[in-house]
Amino acid sequence: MIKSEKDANEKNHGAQDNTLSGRTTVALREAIVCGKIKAGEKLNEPSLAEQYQVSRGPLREAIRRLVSMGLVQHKPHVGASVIPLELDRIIALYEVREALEGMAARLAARNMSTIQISELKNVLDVHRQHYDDNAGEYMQVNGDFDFHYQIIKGSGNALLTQQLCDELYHLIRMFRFQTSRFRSRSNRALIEHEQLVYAIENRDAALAEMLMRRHISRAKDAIAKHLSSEPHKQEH
Amino acid sequence: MIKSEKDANEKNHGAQDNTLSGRTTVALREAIVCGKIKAGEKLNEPSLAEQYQVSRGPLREAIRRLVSMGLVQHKPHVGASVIPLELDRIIALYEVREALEGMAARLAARNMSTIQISELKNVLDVHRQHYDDNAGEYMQVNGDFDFHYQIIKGSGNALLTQQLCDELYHLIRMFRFQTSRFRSRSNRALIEHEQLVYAIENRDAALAEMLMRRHISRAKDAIAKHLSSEPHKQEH
DNA sequence: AGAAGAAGGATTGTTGACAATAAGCATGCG
DNA sequence: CGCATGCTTATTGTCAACAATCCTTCTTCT
Repeated sequence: MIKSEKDANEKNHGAQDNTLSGRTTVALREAIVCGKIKAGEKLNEPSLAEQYQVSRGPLREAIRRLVSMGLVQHKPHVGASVIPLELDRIIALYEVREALEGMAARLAARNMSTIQISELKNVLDVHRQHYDDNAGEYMQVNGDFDFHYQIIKGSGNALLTQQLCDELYHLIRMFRFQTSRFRSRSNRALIEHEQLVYAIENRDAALAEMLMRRHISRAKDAIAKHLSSEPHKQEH
Repeated sequence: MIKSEKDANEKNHGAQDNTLSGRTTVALREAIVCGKIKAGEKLNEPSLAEQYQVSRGPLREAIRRLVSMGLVQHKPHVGASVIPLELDRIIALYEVREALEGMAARLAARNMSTIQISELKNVLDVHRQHYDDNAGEYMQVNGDFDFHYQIIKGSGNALLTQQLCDELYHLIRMFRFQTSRFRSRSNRALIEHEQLVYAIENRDAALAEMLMRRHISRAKDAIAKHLSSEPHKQEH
């Protein structure tokens, strides 16, 4: 019953596209998220077009979509480049997440149907199961994504869902993917998820928002602490 | 000392572009915001290209940028159309604004410099002055935009600023522009702005966030009340 | 007469070539 | 010897034509 993160994303807006630019967008996006194209690296249109076997037109469109997701920057007459992985940006992202997902939790407590809530509990069960089985980090990350995804979807706010699941989602994935050295918050995160479900079940909107905000704020603090001690890794 | 909303926007990211697609984006955007191209209307590429004296390439890029701003929808092999002005969307927008601008106010209370705060007070003074002089609705709307803009910028969060001032800003303008029948909240809004400045001045982050959220939530309620009583205006 | 299917037209997606701009390099002058 | 200026080159921005897809309408069969 658990969805892979790829399905969860691609299924989002229905059949997004069989078009070339759409497929190129996905390919480029994954390459950037997984670090195959490094942070800060410049995107050369002819070489990328040759690499992905498309013309420059669809490739340019793919780049522009990635710009709108915040994964790449673009300067006129200069070109596009993958955003650098700076601490400031990660902090900023988590602050935005705190605001948006806090609101999502508030709305979810008010609007989620009982069916949706039971599905959410299923996701949590699977998450807990995988934790007990010690089934590795990756599945757990996916479980976390699924959990947050269900709540966001449950908010019933289409704009909020779009902002989080289309725009910021891949930025979050990129940061997690490329800074996946510390991931030992799982135990605490699981408890926080359980409290959150309890609040939503009781239709306690204020509590749900507060718990979600603290949940994300703590993750932010953990990242800030770990990353500020390390020297900046990207030269230039 | 008051900035026009156009300046405030265009100056945002520095010299955004002298490129054709950039200028076309601005032109198309304004046409949509001001309702010259009606909500729900389909965007025909050849005719628009002819109308704006550009080729289909830059025009397509302009449309895609507008998609990323949420002003137009796009379906593969079908085309783009201006988003319809439905009550659901407006409510959703104000909920997202409440979350994001609430966080902006919180961060602004912590991060704004004394110089920025004094500038904010200047904006508020101009706003108050225009209200006393009864200088018309339009200037007042601009004053409101400037006020919120200063706080968002003062948050020091680049992503937050980008999300609000680039993506959602024009959506807000469109809704305001095309539903500008009721605009009598100015008196109360001014008082709320003054309270907000007071909170920021005192570095009271929690209060600043709460005031901003109530400020936006009230505006949402007012709109919901006025619009839900009217019948749906867009046929089909 | 109504519905299903095919042909036509219109619109979008894609391509490769052309033009314009910016960065890098060498050269000349102070 | 250092800095400004002009050229060279690579890269981006733009264009017009081609291909693929979808919507509409007409025909035809039941």
